[in-house]
Amino acid sequence: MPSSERPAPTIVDVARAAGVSKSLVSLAIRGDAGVSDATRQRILAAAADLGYRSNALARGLARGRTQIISVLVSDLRNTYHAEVTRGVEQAAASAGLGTIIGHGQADPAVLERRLDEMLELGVDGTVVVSAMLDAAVLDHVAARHPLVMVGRPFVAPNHASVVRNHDERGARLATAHLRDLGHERVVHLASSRRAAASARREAYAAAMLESGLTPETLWADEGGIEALLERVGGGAGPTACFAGNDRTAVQLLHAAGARGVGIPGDLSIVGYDNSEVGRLVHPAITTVDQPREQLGREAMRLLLARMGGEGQTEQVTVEPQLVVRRSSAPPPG
Amino acid sequence: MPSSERPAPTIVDVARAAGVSKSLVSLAIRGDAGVSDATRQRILAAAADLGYRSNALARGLARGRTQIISVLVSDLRNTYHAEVTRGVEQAAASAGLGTIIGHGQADPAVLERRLDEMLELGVDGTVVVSAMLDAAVLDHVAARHPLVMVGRPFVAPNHASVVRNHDERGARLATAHLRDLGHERVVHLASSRRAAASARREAYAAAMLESGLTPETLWADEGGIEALLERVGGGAGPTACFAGNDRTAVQLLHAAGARGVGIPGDLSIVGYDNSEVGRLVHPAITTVDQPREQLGREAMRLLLARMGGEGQTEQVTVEPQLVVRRSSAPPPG
DNA sequence: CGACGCTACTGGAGCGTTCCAGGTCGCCGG
DNA sequence: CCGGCGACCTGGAACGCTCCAGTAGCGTCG
Repeated sequence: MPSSERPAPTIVDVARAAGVSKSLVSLAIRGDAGVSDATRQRILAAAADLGYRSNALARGLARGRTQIISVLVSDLRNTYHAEVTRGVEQAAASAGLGTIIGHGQADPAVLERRLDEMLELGVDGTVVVSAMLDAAVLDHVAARHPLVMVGRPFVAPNHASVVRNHDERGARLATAHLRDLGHERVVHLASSRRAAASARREAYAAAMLESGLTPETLWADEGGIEALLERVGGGAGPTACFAGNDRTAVQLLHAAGARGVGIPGDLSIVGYDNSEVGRLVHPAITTVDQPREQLGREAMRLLLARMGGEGQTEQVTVEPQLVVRRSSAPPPG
Repeated sequence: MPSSERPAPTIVDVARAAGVSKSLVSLAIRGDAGVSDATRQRILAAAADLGYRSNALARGLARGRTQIISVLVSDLRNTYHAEVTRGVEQAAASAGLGTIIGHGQADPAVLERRLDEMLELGVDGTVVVSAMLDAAVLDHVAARHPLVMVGRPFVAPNHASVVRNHDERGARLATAHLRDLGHERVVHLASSRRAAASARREAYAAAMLESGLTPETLWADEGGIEALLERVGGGAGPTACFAGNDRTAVQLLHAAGARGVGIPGDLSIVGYDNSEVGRLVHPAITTVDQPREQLGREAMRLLLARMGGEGQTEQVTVEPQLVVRRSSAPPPG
């Protein structure tokens, strides 16, 4: 039934029905002041009567802007993205802007195609919640289109603003927490070579050295988990582990359970991300929270600045926060 | 820098640069056959040279369709939605359609606004992955716009196709699994009054009766979890629980741990949804999987049928599957 | 009482495409 | 030598809206 119907009514139809010009319909619908109340009522009634719905394509074409921004997300299965998006959307809504989301499905090529589609659709600005997009592409687009990136780019873009979590500070929070509990042999379990993960890794190492302790990094994807658990319990073995993210922390937790290593009795674990799994697991994982919705709101703030034509790009970091749960405790003995 | 620049090039600019008419540029760019190779090369070169990007607003306006479909999602934090969306997107891409996502942020009013925005943008069809939208609104829209709903509506729409999980079958799988293990006192832990949850509840009750067993439903939001655990272990106490979803199952699991009730030693648990938390928790939860991406692909198939102008709407169900993990075992003794 | 300003409204150009009805040109067949 | 036919190309109308330069009507004021 959706096809072969009479076409959707336009302002011209409404104008005819209300006995006014199409210009006045346009003004009335947009709430312009210079329309008398009586006429406005008549027009709105006619519009409602015909089931008129305004055409954003025509509006966008005529006005040169759409009042819509896009959020580009690399992988929706990751709830981090969902929550950042939420922050963006709320801030956008407060500014009277609609939001559409493009999904990269964890594939850079798809994400880039989505970006193109958004640009062709004439969105007024874009928030990219992904480090997956090629830096050159991103910067090239940002040169002519308001764009803000959420996350830590490998190379800082010239034309895009960036908002990111302060990974160094977060890693230091985690490390300091373990040291304050009395741990001296704290190992870092890394699982990614991305920029954010590297920053955490390096900040951990720096914090350890500053405390007079020896940093040591193991890689989860190179058998680091087994190697780590192997050494737990020996006199010189590690008593705590700072994992690069909650996912890895949970893996470690389960491997420890299988091996009979007690958490936090034999080994304390701190993760990163404050993800849901870390909260639901037993014992719940101590972790570092990145305020995701705030990240999104900040991104929107920077985007509005870019959209307003302010020349300068900005780099903003938001503060992480330690969330102490049950997986960390003083070292044994 | 994004503002106050010279306007983006249009086909007219490309036409001038290539020394042809705008019509020919349009044909060349769309890959029409009736353009000589030499000219096509010249046009494409000019377009690339000027950094021409086609304007989807103008194209959509002129053609009357956009080649874009929208997916409306009630809450992105729920990964179920993300995975259904993925299925839709992949099927859409195979059909040469782009996909944009609208996010309801768990608020029906927001979702409805998003739906309006999508319609104004002139998307060619819409998949609604949510039972949150008012049935009347949905049906009214579907009367003039190709629309498919994923999920179980309270009242079946007249103009929209529906694809949903076969909840009855899933609940029967779960119940039969427990009965086959030897459980006779199986309680259902319900946590939602929605249509899908009710279907599971009723199918569980029917299956129990058919096996000559007595169904019993407790409500998680009315202290059902505590009431249930209270009775475990007594001679006539329940030995197994079928929870309406994994989330509730995990809650039960943790409450059991706190009370010293062994899972699955004292109580077997089966959930529903095959969500990530159920997999990561210890012991991992036996659950019923709904094939999410397939749900999305089916939805897109039905949507394409609607977009093609086929008169009839369809109702499709996809088959759930039991995923046996560690939280279910034979009853004690 | 005529100029003026203000409110309420109108008509048409323009936004960047697509689509359609042609137009030109070279070549082929009769 | 001419009509006709492809192949290739063009100009203008149309899509539904916004914006701008007016216009009509009316009260006000010097």
